[in-house]
Amino acid sequence: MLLDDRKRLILKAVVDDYIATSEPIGSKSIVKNHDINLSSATVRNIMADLEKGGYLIQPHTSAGRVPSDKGYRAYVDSLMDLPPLTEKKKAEIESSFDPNLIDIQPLLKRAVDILSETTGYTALAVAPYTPTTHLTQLKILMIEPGRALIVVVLSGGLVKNRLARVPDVLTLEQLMLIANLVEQNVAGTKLEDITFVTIETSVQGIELPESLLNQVLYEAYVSIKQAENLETYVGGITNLFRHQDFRDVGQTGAVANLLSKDGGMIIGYMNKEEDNQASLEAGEDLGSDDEVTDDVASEESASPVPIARVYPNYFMIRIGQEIAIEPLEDCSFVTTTCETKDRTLGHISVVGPKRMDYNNVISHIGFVRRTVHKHLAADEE
Amino acid sequence: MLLDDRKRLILKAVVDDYIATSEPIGSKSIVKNHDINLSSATVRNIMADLEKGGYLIQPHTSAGRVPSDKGYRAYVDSLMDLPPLTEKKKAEIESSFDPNLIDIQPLLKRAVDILSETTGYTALAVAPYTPTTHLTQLKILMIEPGRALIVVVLSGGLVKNRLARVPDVLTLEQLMLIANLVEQNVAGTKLEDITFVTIETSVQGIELPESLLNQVLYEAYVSIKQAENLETYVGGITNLFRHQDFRDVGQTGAVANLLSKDGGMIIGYMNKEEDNQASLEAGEDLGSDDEVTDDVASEESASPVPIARVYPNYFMIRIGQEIAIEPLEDCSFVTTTCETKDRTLGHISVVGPKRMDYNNVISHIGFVRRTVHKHLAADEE
DNA sequence: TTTAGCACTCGGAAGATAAGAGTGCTAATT
DNA sequence: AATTAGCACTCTTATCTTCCGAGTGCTAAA
Repeated sequence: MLLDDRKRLILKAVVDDYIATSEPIGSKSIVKNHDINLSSATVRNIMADLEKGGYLIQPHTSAGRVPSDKGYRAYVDSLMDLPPLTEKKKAEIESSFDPNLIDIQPLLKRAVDILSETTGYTALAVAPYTPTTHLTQLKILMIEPGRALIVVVLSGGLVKNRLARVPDVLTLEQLMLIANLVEQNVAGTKLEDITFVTIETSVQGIELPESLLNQVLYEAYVSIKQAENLETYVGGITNLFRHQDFRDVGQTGAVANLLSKDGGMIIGYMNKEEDNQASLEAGEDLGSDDEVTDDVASEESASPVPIARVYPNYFMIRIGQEIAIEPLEDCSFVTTTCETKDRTLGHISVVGPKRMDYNNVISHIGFVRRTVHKHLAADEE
Repeated sequence: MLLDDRKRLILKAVVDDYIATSEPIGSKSIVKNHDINLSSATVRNIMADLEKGGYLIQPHTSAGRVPSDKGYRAYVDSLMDLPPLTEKKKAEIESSFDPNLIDIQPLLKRAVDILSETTGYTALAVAPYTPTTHLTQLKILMIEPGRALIVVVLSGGLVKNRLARVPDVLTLEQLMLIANLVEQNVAGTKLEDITFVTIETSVQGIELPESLLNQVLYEAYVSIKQAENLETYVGGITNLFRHQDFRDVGQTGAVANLLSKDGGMIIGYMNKEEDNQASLEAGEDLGSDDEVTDDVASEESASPVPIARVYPNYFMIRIGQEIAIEPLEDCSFVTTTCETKDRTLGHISVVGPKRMDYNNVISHIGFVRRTVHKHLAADEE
């Protein structure tokens, strides 16, 4: 079923109003609030059609209508307004990033805090572990006798460090020597291919008692292995509880736990899937222009209701069932990807109820992405 | 008003039952559930007395009673059972700490996760910034040309690091030279006394263009200043919403925000105040025996209801109004301090409704404290 | 094709009623 | 003098009814 202009108009009105009020929308309230040149009876007919088409759902016979997942899909794909962020808002976001910040991890952390605060939803970010990630550096610093900081630098500039116990008798020079040898041997090796044996063989011939040496090597090994664990950042998790859609505290608590614990994995997984499906729901890639919102908003002036909107492929929206994780079927994800030319650095998502303010979320997340990119690339200008 | 044995018994029963059921407790239900050799009428009289004494509150005329802050205070100070954790539980907690973990920061992070999970409340931790904190080391590692990791080591072994932009043309050797000079000059200086000028004067006479040098020095300065920001860890914030006492989602959201944002500060503040007041509510220090629970539990066998319990001074309980922060007046804090002989390393708190299961919380937090200490001190054994 | 009109549906708010748990007081009991 | 049984009274909460109104689908007229 293709939607003609009138149906699109009505569908847009329903979704807009439902997002605003969270009450089922009836035909009368639509003609009242949208100065549409039709009678409520006509609107009623159109709405009945939209329901047959699967875009709307009637919670019970004598109630108004509510968008279905398909309805939301159509809305985000082609119906909604997408006004750019005001300059004031942009400045606000920009100014809440410390200009000295260039590390992807704190940047993502900041991003989720800002997004959750400005959108009022929950934000997640994760620096994805890619199978090609390899080690580039392994350094040791002595903090105090017996304690050393082991620094693992991964391809892509990801830095992880860990405080470890080392034998008291070893000097910084000895530790650095060991680290150097190990680094020379394993640098360039994919993380998952590094074993304790790999590390052990790096230091053959060194003049140290085996037990001491092994202690250090083991700590190095643990540090490297631990670098595989990608950190997930969550912001505004309690915002989940603010929305009427999540009245059931128990259910919402389950969602909160799921997101806190596995949020990173979920986003990572969704994005991997996305690669396979090649932007299934978004159609063709638009090219990599950096400004979603301004871009797409311009299309809108052509027609009262835009015909089709194509998001750049670093952008993804998943609605309800599309997420394919049962406890999240009342949620939507808006996800974007931070990347350099050849490497994915992180995914940022905003999670909210299906009736979230997509509008606002998309503009914000798009701009936050831009800002993060600016920080990452500042020295390349 | 001094409480005789019978009053104490009844008060204990009321608090126990109220904690268990969260319903106001009536005289009948007490005689039913506690095989007390009294009639409900007698109990009623006693309860009326307790109410006059300010230990109990009647929500409305024809309802049972609920403990007041004073009632809870008496309960935690002398009435409640304090059975030690089962060995199984202990083992469980111990095993959920990575044995290789020796860094206070990840340890605190782990601690709040475990505590929030096992108690079902919210946990907070903070590594307190003490005015005597000084810098002991400043190191630089080159991550890639133009990017360096600046490591700041503070007294007490706290390690902070930060990725910074540095001029591409500088070599690792040059950077390390700068760091060494700065370190030599500012090591031992209290953090708050370090200024940019202090740093600048450290490197006089070095053979480098001023603009390059200043860039590096500035980044070092920022890194040092940033080390002052003590990180706060929060676990199980959504548990707040699970308790009937926090029905009002708006109110609870406000509490959640407050804790997430300022939780560390609040705990830090409470503990500072505590020092001044010298354990006001807990009386004299018991000495620093490490096991609260077993310790205090043993007293109990003497009398059906213990007379007075004294917590060691690394232990603090704040109930309702005692917290003196308005939005938190329906909460209680149970806080403990991790410390070495001469230094406070962190505070850990569990926050819940006033009718939290103090029992369980105290045993858990006490044991978690012990476990953290064990990890911190493992090499001193 | 659109719209006015109408009978019908159903959820939710408002009010009424009943049940139950609790209280305080008094008088009897120990 | 302390304890307890008994009783009248209070007040919340759950349940049931009633009723309003927004919304619907259908039919017939414009």
